[in-house]
Amino acid sequence: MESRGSDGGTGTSQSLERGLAILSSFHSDRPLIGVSELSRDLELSRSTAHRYVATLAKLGYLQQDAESKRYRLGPKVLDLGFSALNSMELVEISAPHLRRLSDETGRTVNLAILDGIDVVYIERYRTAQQGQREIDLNLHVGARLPAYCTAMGKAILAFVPEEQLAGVLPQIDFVPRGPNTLTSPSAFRAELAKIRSAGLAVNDEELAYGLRSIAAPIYSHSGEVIAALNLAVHRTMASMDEMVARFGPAVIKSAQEISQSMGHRPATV
Amino acid sequence: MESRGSDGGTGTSQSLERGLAILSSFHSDRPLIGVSELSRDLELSRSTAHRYVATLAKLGYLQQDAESKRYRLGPKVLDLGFSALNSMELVEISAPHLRRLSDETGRTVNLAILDGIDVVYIERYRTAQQGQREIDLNLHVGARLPAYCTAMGKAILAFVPEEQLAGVLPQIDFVPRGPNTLTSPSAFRAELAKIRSAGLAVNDEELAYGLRSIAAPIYSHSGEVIAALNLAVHRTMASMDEMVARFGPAVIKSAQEISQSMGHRPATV
DNA sequence: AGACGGTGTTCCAATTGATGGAACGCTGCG
DNA sequence: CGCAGCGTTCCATCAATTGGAACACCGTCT
Repeated sequence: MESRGSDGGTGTSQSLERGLAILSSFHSDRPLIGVSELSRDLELSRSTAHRYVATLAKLGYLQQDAESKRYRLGPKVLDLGFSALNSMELVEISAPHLRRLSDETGRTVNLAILDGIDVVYIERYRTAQQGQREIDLNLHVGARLPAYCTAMGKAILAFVPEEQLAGVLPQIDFVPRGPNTLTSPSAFRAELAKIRSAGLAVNDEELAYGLRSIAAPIYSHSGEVIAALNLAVHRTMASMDEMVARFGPAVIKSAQEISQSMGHRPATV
Repeated sequence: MESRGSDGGTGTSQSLERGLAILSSFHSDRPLIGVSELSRDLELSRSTAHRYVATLAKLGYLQQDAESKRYRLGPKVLDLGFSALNSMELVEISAPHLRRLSDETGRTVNLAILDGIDVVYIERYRTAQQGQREIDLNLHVGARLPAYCTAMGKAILAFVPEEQLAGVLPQIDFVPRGPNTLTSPSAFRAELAKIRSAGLAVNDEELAYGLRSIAAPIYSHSGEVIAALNLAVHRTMASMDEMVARFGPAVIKSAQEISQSMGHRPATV
């Protein structure tokens, strides 16, 4: 193969990279995969693929299905995910605030961080209110959504340093996903400016039909945006203006309280 | 080092194993680890440890902390965990049943699978009832507990094939964890027999003081036990007998309904 | 039946990718 | 200032990975 440093970073482990590629091949819509299948997908020999799979299985990250002989993810991978969640002091600190906001408003509230061009949900309080339509896009903790068409994503990107934003923007593929999705970088930048002056981001059916939400940024002790908090409703429940008026102040207040609990000094900014 | 097959299985990848060992080193109580620290823990050279860490960071499984230069788990590891959860049809199928049971009884209910000698929580419906004491042992989805001192663990082990049980039992370390923990293999086997005839497992402060729960097994389409469902309360809420009387039938019924939804034929057994 | 194409798995010599000592730049401490 | 620790990079050495071949097994198609 290549001599050394075939891709970008020098000094990385090919074996580890390949093994993790195998793990990542398993999705909810593709839960069972065989060795040969993996070897084709990742362009490895069957024996090599098998060695990785055997290693992963030995360590509990994969399990072999008795009948089909194929493999699935093992319970061990859950450990990793929840170690990550539990490591985030943000989750612990924000939990009571989220809960209170959800109780007071009777709406579903979420907390998400930015990872590249996606937002990743890290906390969620649902209220199965009567008459509240279920617009669940499979939005559990751990779910990913493109940042550009979510209120939380925009709330974070609006307050990110210009240099970081410049790195992220070109990667975004502005695909229409809802009736009002922003589909150009320029429109998106204008939107971010609006959010900066309002201190609140809105999502008016930009991700999916019927889905509205508002979100506010959360800051770390060092003053960087690290997350966002949102409150979501179905379009039949409120117009965008009503939402901002009714829930905007509470969302901003909760976000600020969490920021303060993280050690953020609002005066400094 | 060793020539080949240093531990147990021949044909496994040392690099992948070491890389995953690094990932597993990160816990909630040890979220930030440096390269040198890892190299000492895992007995690797600093350069080797660094190569693995660099690989994991490049792929998003680790992130470097800007100030301390040390590393933490990245959001990417969440993907794995939730792929695993979403792959389990059991989770989807049981969700409505769990929710209903929780609503009807006003108690917290859980679903867990067996992994070695542990149970792993894969679903949970809490009810923050008034007056309900918080005995949270950090019991979220993904949490692990030793099977021998939980109702769900015992409910599963009671219906596992004898050969599998014989493999698992010797690994169990019967440490007292609550007032009534079973502390000998013989007492444990007797308990399993009781559970088999009752169809219901109880945990009467065997895991922790004040914690009571009852659990029933869930079967797959092929008739194997694959999980258990429990309902937990604090000791001040009900005696063990009251719990069994009040909630036992509902727990058993819900477990049976889930089994049936999984394709289990009760008549066959 | 029989041949076939598919699977997961094992083995082994060839060699490629991992290894770790040495060295660099940095930070914080005494 | 020196020192000790850190994360990082480099490179010749060498061991761990590699992949072809072969095995056993399973359905399917002829």
